[in-house]
Amino acid sequence: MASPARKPVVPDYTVKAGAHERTVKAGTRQRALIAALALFDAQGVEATTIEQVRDAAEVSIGSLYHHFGSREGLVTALYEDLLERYRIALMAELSKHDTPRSFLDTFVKTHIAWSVRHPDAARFLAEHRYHRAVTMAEAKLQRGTAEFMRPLMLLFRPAVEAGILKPVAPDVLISLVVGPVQAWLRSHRAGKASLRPDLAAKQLADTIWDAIAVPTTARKTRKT
Amino acid sequence: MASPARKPVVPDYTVKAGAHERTVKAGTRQRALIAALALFDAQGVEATTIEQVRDAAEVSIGSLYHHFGSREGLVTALYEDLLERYRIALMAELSKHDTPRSFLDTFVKTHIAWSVRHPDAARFLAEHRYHRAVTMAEAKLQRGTAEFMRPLMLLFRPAVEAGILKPVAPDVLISLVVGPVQAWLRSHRAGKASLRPDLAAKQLADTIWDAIAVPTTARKTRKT
DNA sequence: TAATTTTCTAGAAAAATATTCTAATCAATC
DNA sequence: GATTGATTAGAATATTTTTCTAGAAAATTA
Repeated sequence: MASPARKPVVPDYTVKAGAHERTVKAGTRQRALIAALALFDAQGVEATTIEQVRDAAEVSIGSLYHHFGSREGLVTALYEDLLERYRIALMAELSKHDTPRSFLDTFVKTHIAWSVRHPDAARFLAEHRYHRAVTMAEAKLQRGTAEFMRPLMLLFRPAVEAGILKPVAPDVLISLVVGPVQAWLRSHRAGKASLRPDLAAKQLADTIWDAIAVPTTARKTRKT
Repeated sequence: MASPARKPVVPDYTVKAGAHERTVKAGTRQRALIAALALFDAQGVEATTIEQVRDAAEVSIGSLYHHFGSREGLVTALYEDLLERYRIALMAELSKHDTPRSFLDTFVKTHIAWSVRHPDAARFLAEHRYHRAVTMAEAKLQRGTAEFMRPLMLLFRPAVEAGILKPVAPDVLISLVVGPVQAWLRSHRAGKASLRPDLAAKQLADTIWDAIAVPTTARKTRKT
């Protein structure tokens, strides 16, 4: 029934260069995902039918069901595909930094920049972060937010012990970092943001730092 | 087609007192909404059919369509109904406070407490905050997050001018307040929260305050 | 209260949509 | 170049949503 092995590793994405629109022919699965994202972004997930995906992707119904098992399977597959792209983009940047502060700056900046550059993907991911099927799939895969947060926690925990970050619960710490960024992006998507993304990223990173860091004036050395 | 006037004002909700389960008979519309919420919470929105709602609510298909116009109409109506309840509960608490700090504390505490007390409603609202139909309905009604944030901004703007709060963009300010709370609730729903809700509320309010407030050590009087 | 109008309820019929199934094609391996 | 497994195709089937017509209840008017 469900697709058996098929690694979630993302194959070569179709990129069109500027005006030439040189859409490299991709495999059935990839074509379906691309078409689905476009449709979902334009009219919402609930409103798009399998037939619309078939027409847009020029793929038969049979192939669609062969690859994704069901309508919901398509949605979940797209979510995982996009999440993986996002994760790779984020990790590539994060790996360059190793202090809590630069880590935070980079996280906020990269997250926002990526979301602005890929509005359709970012919107889809945001809309579906809360979805049942996705949540369950994440739970099974041990992925999702938790996965992204692991390196963050790895870096933050020692900082907490060193007295650089406040001794708040890990989930509170993560919420303070991730929450504002997601909330701002939502307002940005809704057209209610007053700031350019890069400026907002700056303000967010600065203020979030004040939320999580022990003020330098009050900082004492601990343990030794 | 669509329901014409029918005020979104919420009629008397069915409450069952303790073990006696005295479910007061409510109107068709209300029965449908209650049944829908239970089904949505148990199996997700996409997975529940109109027929299931009909059976659970003991209401005919015709009535369902008469009241809500469509399947999506039911979802939207439920969203608006629950949002209104939440809004009323929140405003009742917020109206008692008039300094930025106590306002923040109350907002965080009330939001979390209400979400914990009404897990099904809170989860539904969270899942659908990002939904297309709901977003559009909100835009039309000028409601949603913006509505809640108005009193908050009304209080915060002067505080920014007085130098008590940092001079950050309004949307950033709101994101800093709302984002962490929503993010924490999500982790709580997923069973990943390590803290009791009331303690988390305390930590969140304290840290969010540090994010948005000008530190007392650096506070200068402005404008006279 | 009786007549009249409007709103609401009912469920069968129709339309739209998702899923299954069987056969045909393609690609790789022996 | 046969055999095997994976993929594609789309007609047939099953499920689900929506419409439609008629009757019941409630509200309104006389």
